[in-house]
Amino acid sequence: MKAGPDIALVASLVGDPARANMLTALMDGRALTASELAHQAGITPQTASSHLSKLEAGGLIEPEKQGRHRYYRLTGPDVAGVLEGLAGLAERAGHTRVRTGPKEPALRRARICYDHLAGDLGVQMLDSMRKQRLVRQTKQSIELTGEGKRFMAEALQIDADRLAHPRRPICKACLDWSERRHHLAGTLGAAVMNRFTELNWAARDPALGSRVVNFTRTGEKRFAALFGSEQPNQGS
Amino acid sequence: MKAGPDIALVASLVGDPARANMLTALMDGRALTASELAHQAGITPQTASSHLSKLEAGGLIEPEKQGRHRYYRLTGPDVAGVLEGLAGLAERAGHTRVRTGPKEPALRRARICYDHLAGDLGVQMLDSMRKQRLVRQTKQSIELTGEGKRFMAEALQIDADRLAHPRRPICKACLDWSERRHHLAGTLGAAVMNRFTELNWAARDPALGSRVVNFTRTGEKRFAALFGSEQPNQGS
DNA sequence: TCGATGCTTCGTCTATCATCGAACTATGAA
DNA sequence: TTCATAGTTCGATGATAGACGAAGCATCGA
Repeated sequence: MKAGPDIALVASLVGDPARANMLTALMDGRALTASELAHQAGITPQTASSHLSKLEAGGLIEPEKQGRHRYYRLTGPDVAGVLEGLAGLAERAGHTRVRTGPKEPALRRARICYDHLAGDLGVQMLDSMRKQRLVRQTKQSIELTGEGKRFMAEALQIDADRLAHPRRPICKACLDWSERRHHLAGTLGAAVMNRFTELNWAARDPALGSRVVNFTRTGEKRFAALFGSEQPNQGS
Repeated sequence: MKAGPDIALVASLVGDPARANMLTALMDGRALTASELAHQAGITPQTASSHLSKLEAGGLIEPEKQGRHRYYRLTGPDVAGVLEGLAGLAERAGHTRVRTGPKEPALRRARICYDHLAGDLGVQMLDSMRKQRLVRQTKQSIELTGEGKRFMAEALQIDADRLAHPRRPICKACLDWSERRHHLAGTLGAAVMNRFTELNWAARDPALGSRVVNFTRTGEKRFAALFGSEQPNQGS
């Protein structure tokens, strides 16, 4: 028996198609939930759970619990580097899995996360709110500033004081699926999304199971006026 | 449902222990025969043949027929790089294939890398040789200096000029998995190791298949005198 | 408290694949 | 030629592990 790093063990982890799908889905550094990864790999949650615990035991991914979700991310850039290298070898040998990609750019742009806005626009909104000093972010939590309350009342007719909830924070930073950054969650996030719908600025996609949020033309304008990135901001 | 290179296919090739053994045996860039690889992997020639054709189809190794032998080598340094990366991940996660604990530190300290010295002492030796200006390292290759030749002749009774080999360089830097640095390979590396054995300074562990190299007490002293890191080196 | 949802554990089934014995081909040596 | 060695192909076998249904646990919201 040989000794040394067990590269076969690590390689066999990547060697399963389902796990490889999950890993490539994580390659951009974002964190995805177990369900999302299961869907990406085209397998049931049970199977995904088994794979994920193996990957975790193998030190390739690490979990971050958030609510009842379990977000997984690669344990480091070196993992992505190895995956990149493997992709290079496969590419060179001509082993490509050509496939159709019904990518949903719309999903990346705006979607429902539970009951609040996520995606590019969701992240952009929280960014803008921070820039405008409407929220103050401490280590883990976010809170609305006095100016933020005024803003919500005037611009969106939302009374932040009435959003108090015994078991749910008003403001919460929620990890974003497509942007790997945070967007606004909590009762305020839900209220804002709800208001967008009431004002006819946006609507959930009618397709079954779709999480896409479609903004109307006027809705997009109003949104941009309040949280637009036109103003000097938007870093990386 | 993804498009792109099929990394699972390549990874699964490496994911088999027998194949991983073969690949690591090839990691220094030399070409080995099918039988040698079978022996390295601890499997029969039939099984090895099957593995080798898979690795070849996967573009990881390439054959070179010579007489009735079939030499296999890695298709490029990028393959070795990926293997090295995998070893790094395994190492970081603590996945070493060592079941018998006691041998593990010995293996890291000194082991056979085909026919030359690897491990801590191997790296230390090449380091010291560089410090003493016995070798000159260019981009990828290493060559013995005039002083290096004298040193080899006087200290170890090795005539470097007689080490020329049609298919193997005299000096070669071999990447060390446990140290992540290089040790001395090539015919000189083999000759030095051979001399160590002849002088009774060191001996390969008698255990079957073990790559551990055990130094004798006097051998350790002589080695330290020649390549020790304690000694005040000239220069730098 | 209750139900809904995300995820895990358990148990079973099934397909894949590594393995080796035996037989075959190819090269080299006597 | 004949023998020996290197390597491959074929077929049978056995163990692994990936897959999912069902049930269990945990968290959230009402």
